[in-house]
Amino acid sequence: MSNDDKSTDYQSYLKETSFRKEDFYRQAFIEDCKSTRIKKEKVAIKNLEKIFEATFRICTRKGFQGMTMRDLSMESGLSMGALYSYFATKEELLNTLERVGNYQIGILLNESVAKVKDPLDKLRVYIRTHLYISEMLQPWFFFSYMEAKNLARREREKYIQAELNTEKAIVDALNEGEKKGLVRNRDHQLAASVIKAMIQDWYLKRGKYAKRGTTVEEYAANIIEWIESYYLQTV
Amino acid sequence: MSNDDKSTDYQSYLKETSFRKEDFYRQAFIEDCKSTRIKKEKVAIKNLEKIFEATFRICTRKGFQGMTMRDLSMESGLSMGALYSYFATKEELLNTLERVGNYQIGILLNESVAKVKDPLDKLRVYIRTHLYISEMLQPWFFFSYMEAKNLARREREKYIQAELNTEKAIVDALNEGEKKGLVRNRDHQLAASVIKAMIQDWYLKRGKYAKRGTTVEEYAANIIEWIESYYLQTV
DNA sequence: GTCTATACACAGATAGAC
DNA sequence: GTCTATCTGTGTATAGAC
Repeated sequence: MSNDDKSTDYQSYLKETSFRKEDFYRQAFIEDCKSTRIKKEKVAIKNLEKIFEATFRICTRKGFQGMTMRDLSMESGLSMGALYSYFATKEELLNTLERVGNYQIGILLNESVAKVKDPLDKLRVYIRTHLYISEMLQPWFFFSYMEAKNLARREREKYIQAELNTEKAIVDALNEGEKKGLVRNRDHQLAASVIKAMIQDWYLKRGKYAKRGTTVEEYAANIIEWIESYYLQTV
Repeated sequence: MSNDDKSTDYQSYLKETSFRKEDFYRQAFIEDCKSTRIKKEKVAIKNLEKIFEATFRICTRKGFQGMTMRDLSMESGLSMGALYSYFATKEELLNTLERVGNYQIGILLNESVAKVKDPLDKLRVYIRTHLYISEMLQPWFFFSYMEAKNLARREREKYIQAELNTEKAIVDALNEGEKKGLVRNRDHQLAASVIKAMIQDWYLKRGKYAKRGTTVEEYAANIIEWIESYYLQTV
């Protein structure tokens, strides 16, 4: 068992990451608003923030299909007309949210493990980073998971692909670890599914963990303990 | 590590359990249709089956809010009028589905562990049974999880309570096991959350596991292996 | 760029014949 | 008990003033 448990805490991660929430809205502006009448990036970012935050608040309670554009207008403080100058249809709002989120998160995950060499450390860093990112963007993660089935075919496939990429990253680290004799021979594919489920539970049941006072660092350490018990135990 | 791994497989469980799918529809009839014009139980059960199965099929794709009563009419083969003679409102259909499911599953879970004494065996049986029940009623489990947020306050609280009961059953078994010196001292509450997440992943990602050819017995054995690694390892 | 007012389709729900 | 036809409210989306 390694002693790297003094590794980055959540606050440090927030300071170190290049990501700013603004990037999220800027990306949405670039992808979606170029063809609309909205031209000023600054204005767009301010309003996209209002729209996205309102969408998350409403959909947490009643889901995307249950949210009406009137709801969104009220909650965001923008008129119906203004909303439709940012998104051609309600469905496009959904697609943009999923697409931009997946894009941003893909960047963040890749940059996190790039420099780590040891496969076991790589796995630890990957899990911790994944949890930190999901903590930072919890509303998006929850929304994305719950609404994935409502996406159009093409976007839904991208979502599933992103899920599988996460699993693959874990499987690869485990395979490499086994080859180097660092971990036991197990069904890595199945293990990766289980590990992914543990990670997802953090953002799917955020309220429960908050109520109990569990911190994201504790949760990360706990998952890693599970994995070490499962993989480092002598036979 | 115990040697009870020759325990009940899924097919045996199906044969042994007292539960029949008909019970589900009968319960719904008793609770919901007494005040309607529908009087013949046999007719009611036949149609409630059509309605429930159609609801699951549609909602897996687009969620309850995205399902229209016309969709449901088409898919179930009943007319709009007929549907409304079984349920006063669309919302009542949702509430009935959740309520009846929770009720039936509560019965099944309780009867499964009643006779087991050893706390570790109790935990193993509980997990295996939970997975078998969720396999038997997968569409319901998926639906229930995804639509819980759309429930009215009262029903939603019951759902959350049922979730917590599952966790409590696991925590109790672990506490008892620790008292008897059978398992390590760990954060049992947090462990129970993680174990629950593993169980839920089975019915939330049913398609993925089917594609990979993972059986429910394999999945159960795997979860139990994780738990034994985490709890039985010598310090 | 943002608003108000409005078009128009479609949703949930019911009446009443059979 | 089940159907078809229909009512009425609400949802998405747009037009056009400012």
